[in-house]
Amino acid sequence: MAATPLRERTRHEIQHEAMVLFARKGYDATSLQDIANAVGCSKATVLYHFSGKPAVLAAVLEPSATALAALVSEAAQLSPAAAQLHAIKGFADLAVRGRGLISVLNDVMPTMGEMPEFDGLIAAGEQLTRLLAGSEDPLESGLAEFAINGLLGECRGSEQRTDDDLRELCVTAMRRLLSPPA
Amino acid sequence: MAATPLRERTRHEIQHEAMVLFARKGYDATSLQDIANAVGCSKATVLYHFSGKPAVLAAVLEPSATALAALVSEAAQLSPAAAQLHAIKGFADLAVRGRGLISVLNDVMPTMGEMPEFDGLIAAGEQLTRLLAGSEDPLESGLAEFAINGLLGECRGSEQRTDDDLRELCVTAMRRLLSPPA
DNA sequence: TTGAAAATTGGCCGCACGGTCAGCAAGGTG
DNA sequence: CACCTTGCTGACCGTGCGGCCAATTTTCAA
Repeated sequence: MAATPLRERTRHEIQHEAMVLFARKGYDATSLQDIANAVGCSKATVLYHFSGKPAVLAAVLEPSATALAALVSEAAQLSPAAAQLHAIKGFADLAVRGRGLISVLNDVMPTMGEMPEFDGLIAAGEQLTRLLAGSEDPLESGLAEFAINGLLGECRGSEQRTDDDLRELCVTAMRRLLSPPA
Repeated sequence: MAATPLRERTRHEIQHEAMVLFARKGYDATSLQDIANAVGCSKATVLYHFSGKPAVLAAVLEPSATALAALVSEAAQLSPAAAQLHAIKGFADLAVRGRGLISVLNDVMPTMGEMPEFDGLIAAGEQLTRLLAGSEDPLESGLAEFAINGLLGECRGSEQRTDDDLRELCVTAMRRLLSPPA
């Protein structure tokens, strides 16, 4: 092999170990030294490949952010009712698959507004809320936020549930919570 | 006046300012120096009145923990259906009234298991889940967890909603989510 | 008034963090 | 061979944290 340049190989290794650690302990509680130890390199090497700790986070979150953006972009081309259904299923699936990272979101949420790397993620989240609510009614919007929060919390908390069980639970809950659009 | 001993007066002042700061910035992001500045005393004074930062947190959380324990204790004497209703209304009210502190819970959640001061709070939370679920069915338990997570997240996030609106939203959401016990 | 107890404080400690930098080893290229 | 680029590292820096302590001020009852 060795088809992968050494450069990219190490970078991905750091990214992967950072993902595991962020998922297990959260963003704040994971130090650059922790990541370096997991990879088996020095802290300086981590900072050679990434401009700083937030850049590592951005790299870890990027696939999920892209997937979420794709999801809302797909749903935007459907009728309101179909869009809501697509959003429910797609978001539940996305959250369950990347469930370890959800505690990270929670850590970072308060300071996210000041990090421009995450503007896209925030915007996608707001659009998801609108798709789930199906209208501008404050009650429906509130229920949509409630659903998102419940789903994120549930994915964060339950480590022992299987992916399939968790996905089914989330879809059931969101179905109960959200009114079908007119 | 001066009926209050100086001792208790300062202690409560620290507790109050800590509550405000924890609510605004979270537990981790609030330093003992921040609290001291808000009170107008030195950091050493804070540590004279409390044995450490976790003790300040415990004092701040204590009223809510007591109220939650009282709530589940009341509900335990009711029929399953009435208990569920009581738990929904009481918990929504409790969460809305102390909503600022909910972000604190979130900060502390990962390390809560290691702090024995919060064993009672955790136990009360588990009993609340059981009351809301109304049965031992995994799906119902999951929905109850979902409801609690959604409620906590919603109270954390929406700063601009009025207390009454938020309470109504939470009750509506939990009603939709939870099946009435047989 | 006075002296013990309570309350408060500035200064210090050790620690862990994110981040910087000069330099080392390796490997391809003229 | 010399030379330069690439990947990497140990040592170091400044900062802010929680916590501790000796010394000082304040309180208040005898």
